[in-house]
Amino acid sequence: MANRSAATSAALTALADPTRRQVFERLRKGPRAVGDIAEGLPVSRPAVSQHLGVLKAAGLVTDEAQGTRRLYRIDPQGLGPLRAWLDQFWDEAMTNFAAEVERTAPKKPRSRR
Amino acid sequence: MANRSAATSAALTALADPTRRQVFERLRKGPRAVGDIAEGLPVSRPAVSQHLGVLKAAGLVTDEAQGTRRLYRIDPQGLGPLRAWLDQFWDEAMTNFAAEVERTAPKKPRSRR
DNA sequence: ACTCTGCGTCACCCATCGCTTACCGTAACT
DNA sequence: AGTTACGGTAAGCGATGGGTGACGCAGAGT
Repeated sequence: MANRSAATSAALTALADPTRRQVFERLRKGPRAVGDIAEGLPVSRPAVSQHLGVLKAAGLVTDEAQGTRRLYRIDPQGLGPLRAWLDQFWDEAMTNFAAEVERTAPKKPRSRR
Repeated sequence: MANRSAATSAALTALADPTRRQVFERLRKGPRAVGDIAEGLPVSRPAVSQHLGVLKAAGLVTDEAQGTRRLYRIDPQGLGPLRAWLDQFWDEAMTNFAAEVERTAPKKPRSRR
């Protein structure tokens, strides 16, 4: 992953797919194997494997070989760039919005709603 | 937008597309008209219009008719659900990760790094 | 050595999506 | 009234991407 915006883009596209988000959310409580994750999902195991590949490429999960099984776990740092991008966006949008409200409706400097 | 998860899903899919993110980022500094946004982008104006429609459906932007022009601005609350989802995820993943590190390597109770 | 289990990978199919070119409606100006 | 500027919408096309089933490989147990 070269720069931060690339990581953000990868994370967004990875989390955009619904089934991929389901796969990702199944790792919240801890590491799980591929077959474990696929069980109960409406898609086949190869599909889950591919989704995990995308998540791994996006830096959102890491894998660890454990015998014939393969444990996937969430990489806590993976969401970092996305969070940073979102926060920056949030702040800038908020301040600009407040500034513009102040500009277009300068009647009451301290209007509560 | 019915529930919070639907809003999160819509926001994610909306922001996943690169050109749509470009459109979105062009609104950071304030409201702009459609033609304004399209100028300089590698896509045509109708494409931008469609992207704005998706962003609007996702609750990320609002529009306001201004004569023959139409001003689009970022809805500051639009990113709320996505932020909430991300933060919740971040926290849970962090705690679980720390707990598991503690469990798999219980040698040093207070390992830095 | 044989077998079984667990995953990754390949090839292919089908649906979705982003983009373009037309077209149409509306608001402002002369 | 006509004209111009601006933008939403429809139709169609090409590309992308998620899904499946088939195959192959490595590890563990017998």
